[in-house]
Amino acid sequence: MTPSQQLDATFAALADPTRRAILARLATGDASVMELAEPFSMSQPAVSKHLKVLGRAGLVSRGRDAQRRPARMEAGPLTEATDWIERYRRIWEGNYGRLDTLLDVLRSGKVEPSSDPDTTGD
Amino acid sequence: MTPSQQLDATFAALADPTRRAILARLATGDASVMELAEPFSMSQPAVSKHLKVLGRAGLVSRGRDAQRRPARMEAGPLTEATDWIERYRRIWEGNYGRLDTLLDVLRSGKVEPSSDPDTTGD
DNA sequence: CGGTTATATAACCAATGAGTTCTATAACGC
DNA sequence: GCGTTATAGAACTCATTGGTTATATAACCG
Repeated sequence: MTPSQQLDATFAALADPTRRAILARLATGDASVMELAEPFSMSQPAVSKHLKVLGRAGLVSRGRDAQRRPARMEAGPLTEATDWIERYRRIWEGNYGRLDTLLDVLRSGKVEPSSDPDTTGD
Repeated sequence: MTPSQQLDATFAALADPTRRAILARLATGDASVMELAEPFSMSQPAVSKHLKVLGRAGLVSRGRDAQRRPARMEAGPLTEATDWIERYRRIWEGNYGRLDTLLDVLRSGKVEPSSDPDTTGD
């Protein structure tokens, strides 16, 4: 799986509120399918499906305890996800730095501010 | 929009590689639809649709420059997304701490390790 | 063995998503 | 006003998703 596909799977997995709730629960410790299905008013197969999605994203692994197959959270892909986000957030912040220096230039009177260049925010 | 729905929209927006590429491009500065459509071999309406998705997630705003409506990145939702991820990653790390102390207890001979409680990892 | 419990799989359905082409709207340049 | 350029929207297709119920598998319990 390419890094891009890994991010596809991770972000897609996190895009569903049920799956985020499952992860939040698993962050506190392993849990079986039945334990996960109970708090959500949702069928057992639905939870199994969500676990499969999380599994494909590498966010949970499954163990074995008698009939149970407890799910365990795996945080690796989360790190890759925050890395991606933070990377571009930093570049974006860098742009604001440049905008600040532009404003410095304007304030120093080197150019005529013909019109409000951009306070949009829209 | 509830916080959960905001995360839904943000993660869903980030789950598509084209949209991530668009964001990566916008992190370096505003760009028009045509400028964005060129590097991807993709129709103009497709890019407009992606921008709408990113817009609904609050990740881009649109300006006005003659006929152009340049897209600008907005980083706010990204912060909320990393906040969510890091929150549960930390809790998960906390669990490893607890597992370490459990192992300490076992090593100190306070309990009988009846069976390997859980080294799965699967 | 037979019944119960935990999980997975299959088949189905309604809704959504990502792309297309074609068309409408608007702001420009002359 | 007229042609061009930039964008948005409509209508369509096809694949995927999130849920359901019903069924199969498998490990336990007695």
